[in-house]
Amino acid sequence: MQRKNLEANGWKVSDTAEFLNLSPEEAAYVELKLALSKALQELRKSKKITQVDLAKRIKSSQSRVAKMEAADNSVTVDLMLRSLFALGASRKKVVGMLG
Amino acid sequence: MQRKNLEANGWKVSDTAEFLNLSPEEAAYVELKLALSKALQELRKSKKITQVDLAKRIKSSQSRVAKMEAADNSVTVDLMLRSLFALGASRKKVVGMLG
DNA sequence: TTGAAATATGTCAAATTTGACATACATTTG
DNA sequence: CAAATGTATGTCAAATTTGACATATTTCAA
Repeated sequence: MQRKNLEANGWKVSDTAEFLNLSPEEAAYVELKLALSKALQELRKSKKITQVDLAKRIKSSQSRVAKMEAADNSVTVDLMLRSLFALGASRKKVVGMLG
Repeated sequence: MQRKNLEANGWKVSDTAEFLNLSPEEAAYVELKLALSKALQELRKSKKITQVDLAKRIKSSQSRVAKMEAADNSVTVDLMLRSLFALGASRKKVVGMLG
């Protein structure tokens, strides 16, 4: 069940940490990953590029790109960062998107 | 051979990208990793903690911590981020160290 | 609508990363 | 100087992540 659904059903889910009741450090990591996934999707869309196109650029697959943008736990921050850089984002921009 | 040695021998190595002649996106990724490794070592030392101690905190091993701080290519950004958070760094602090 | 393009989700063998260990090297302390 | 403590480096089986694929679902223009 997704957060959206929960909220639609009347739940109030403030943040991911509380939702999954993670330790503070696990929470910080997960939230950073979430920020990266959003940044990735935003940047890709802003460039009018499809998941298939991005996949080709990074020599991966559409499904993996989808998982990155969904912050799936089978995906590493490394791959997300590489993707952002492959989309032409500078270090400053990436840091800014996380800031 | 390390950069230090090269420089001691008279080479001028300006940055990692040039040194390893990486593509811009590979370079950005490697340099981010380098920044993380430095941040990790600095934070650990500032807390007067040994590699062994940090290893225990993150349920890893001294050798892996050493490799993180050396930005070894057998280590992921994920592990480095988890380590920074385990040392009590906030997201803001981590981002700041990268900025 | 309807069909095509884009995205999501599940699975899996192959590739990479992991903690653990041994051991070499470095630094500090007595 | 030792010896003790801390760090570096190499190796490996086990664990995780990977790209690829199939297929389901969503989005959107005709």
